Amino acid sequence: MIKKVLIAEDHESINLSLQKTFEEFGITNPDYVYYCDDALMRIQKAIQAHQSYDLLITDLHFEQDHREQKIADGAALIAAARKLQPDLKILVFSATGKPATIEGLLNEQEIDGYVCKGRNDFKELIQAIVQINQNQRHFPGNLRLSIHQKNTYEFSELDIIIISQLIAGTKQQKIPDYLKKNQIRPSSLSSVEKRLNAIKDALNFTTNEQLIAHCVKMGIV
Amino acid sequence: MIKKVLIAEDHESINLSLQKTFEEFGITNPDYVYYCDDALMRIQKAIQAHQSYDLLITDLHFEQDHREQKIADGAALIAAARKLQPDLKILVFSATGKPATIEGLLNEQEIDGYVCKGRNDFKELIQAIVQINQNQRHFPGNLRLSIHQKNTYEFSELDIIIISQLIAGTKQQKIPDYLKKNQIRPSSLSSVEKRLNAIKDALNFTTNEQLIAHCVKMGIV
DNA sequence: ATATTTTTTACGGGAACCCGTAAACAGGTG
DNA sequence: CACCTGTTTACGGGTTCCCGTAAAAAATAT
Repeated sequence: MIKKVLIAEDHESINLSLQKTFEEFGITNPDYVYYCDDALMRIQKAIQAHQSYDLLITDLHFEQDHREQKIADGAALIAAARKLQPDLKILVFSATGKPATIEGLLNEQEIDGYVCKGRNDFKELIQAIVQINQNQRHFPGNLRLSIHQKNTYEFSELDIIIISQLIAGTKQQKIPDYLKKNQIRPSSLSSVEKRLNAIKDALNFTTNEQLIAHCVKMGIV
Repeated sequence: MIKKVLIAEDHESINLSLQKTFEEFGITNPDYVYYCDDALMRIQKAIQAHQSYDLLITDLHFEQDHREQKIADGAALIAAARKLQPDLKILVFSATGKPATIEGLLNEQEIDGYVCKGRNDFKELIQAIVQINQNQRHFPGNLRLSIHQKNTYEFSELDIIIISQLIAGTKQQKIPDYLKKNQIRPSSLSSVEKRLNAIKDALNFTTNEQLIAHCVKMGIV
């Protein structure tokens, strides 16, 4: 039975909304934090006091501000929390509906649920909590569909660096220099070309211009 | 004095949050909708009933679902609302902090405020409403910076066609063919090159990739 | 109609990019 | 160690792009 809940969400408006609704429901007595570091500290303290949390509800993306954080985003928080308390139930409540991200969390961290922020997010959130309470897992139905949907490509760290360099105006030939200077491997021109070709191929593009437009439009960079 | 408020926001969690907080404050008696079309209809009916709204709070991005909508996003809603009721105060509450988008709304639609969804969004939202109530406008501080750096280049019809073609994936060499087919002049390859060089020169760019990124980011295409 | 200016086009050499191939370099496995 | 496998590099020829120059065409003026 879920009794003790912790909510990590940086958007004040959403956080307040969760607070009010939970209090209204009166089901649990949840705690709310705006930073990942605070969330982890709470989890740790709760364990020490032998009053560990039953459920963590967290966003994935956290805006960074003046307060320096050791844990930058929800994924890192989840990993850290799992380490401290393996039996903690985790429900992700996020807007970034990238299927690859969700699947990664599902498989690697074995999260118990995912709810996408959107039109009916609140009803779904409640439903998810009910399901998790019954030791079930909750995921959006479109997950399977969207996994197979075309024009989806999971950009690697390197991909984003290369594309960012292109956007910054560095010529393709000079990118190896940049990579070597920053100790990034692979760093050869052939590798850069290979990477760009692979991406373009995966997305059915033929020119760099198309790729750049897509990435900017999709907010990948 | 702001008395009658309409809120258009598709995220249920945020919408609920706004509802609860406004009711708590007891300042106004706001209406809430989840779709742009509903928002416009409410505005129209309110005018007909001689009880027009004083303030519209709206998101920019609306997720599309089964319900087919004539108005797809916040920008279109704002334009339509302004047409119906020019004196309506408009406050944008959105997460897409693209300076170009905000500036466009500011200049063309003369919106009265913009609040970015984030860590302290709710306090800022309240502050914005107070300011608008005093016939002031409210914008985030970082906007000023981005206004000053505005790269002034007037894109011609031809420029936009060329850039659009690049984004569509047509090679630079094939663009003359396209231009001739559509009876656009000048149509030679040299002219296309000249145009692109002139633009890049004016904006201090060196590569096509930079230019494409800029145009997409600024919403020119 | 002729000259002048501006714009458009044509062309060519050099730089950058695309693409396939082959060699060098890892990381496992018997 | 030799072997296989997969990845990263190095290289070369063919294409596309960049850039300057000069001819051709169009617009304007004399």
